[in-house]
Amino acid sequence: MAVSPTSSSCLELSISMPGFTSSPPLNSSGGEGGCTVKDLDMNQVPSGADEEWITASMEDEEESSNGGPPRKKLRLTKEQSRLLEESFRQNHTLNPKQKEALAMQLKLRPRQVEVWFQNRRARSKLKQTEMECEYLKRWFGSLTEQNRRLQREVEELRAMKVGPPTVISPHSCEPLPASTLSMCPRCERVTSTAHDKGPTRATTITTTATLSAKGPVLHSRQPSSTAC
DNA sequence: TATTTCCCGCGGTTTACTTCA
DNA sequence: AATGAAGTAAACCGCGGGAAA
Repeated sequence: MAVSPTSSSCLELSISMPGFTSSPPLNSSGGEGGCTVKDLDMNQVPSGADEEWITASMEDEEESSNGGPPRKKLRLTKEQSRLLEESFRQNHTLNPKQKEALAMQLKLRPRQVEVWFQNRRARSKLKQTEMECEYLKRWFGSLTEQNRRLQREVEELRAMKVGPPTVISPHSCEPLPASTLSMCPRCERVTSTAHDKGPTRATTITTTATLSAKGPVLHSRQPSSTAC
């Protein structure tokens, strides 16, 4: 079975600004084109000297990584997230040169870019796994339903059984047991052929279950005289 | 060819922070 | 307004695989 869900997962990154939820916006241009509270970010320094602030935060992080004060968590700006997402769409992994360039462009350390890509891949994989899980659940549900229906059909066919032969093969025109259900090797249809009280009127019941990219699709029971 | 070293990705986990009831 | 639970994402850790020496 080939499960190939669409992998166009685009996870949204939330940008938040701790400590500013109840304070007035730092940037007073809160209207259109301006910066809402949600647009603001920890990386943004109130005074506007954000490069220095980021540099300082990097130093803090490096210090915290070797036993210093507890690490502070960097929050990426919207623009940083956008660029990272963009490059992730192009490539899910980065070579050292790309990583360096992207880090430079984003004013982040290469390690941060690397970590972001790792986490992004993990999120992507998680989402895909969830989709596959959903897909399999639906498939299981429809198979169960199909199974139930086929069981009913078997019962019906058995009930119709008057005396042998009651079922005629559409291919060989040979008599078959009423309970015979077979899978057509060509079109992969589950078919059962019932003889409707008498050798001249044969009703062929065809039930098919196929899988599409969107999920399992069940074709409903349809009488047909030309199965396969 | 076998061993060692280095690098990288991954799975799992921790932690800082946000959101919501 | 305060608070705790749940959720999210950045960062870390340890391990294994592949490539180069």
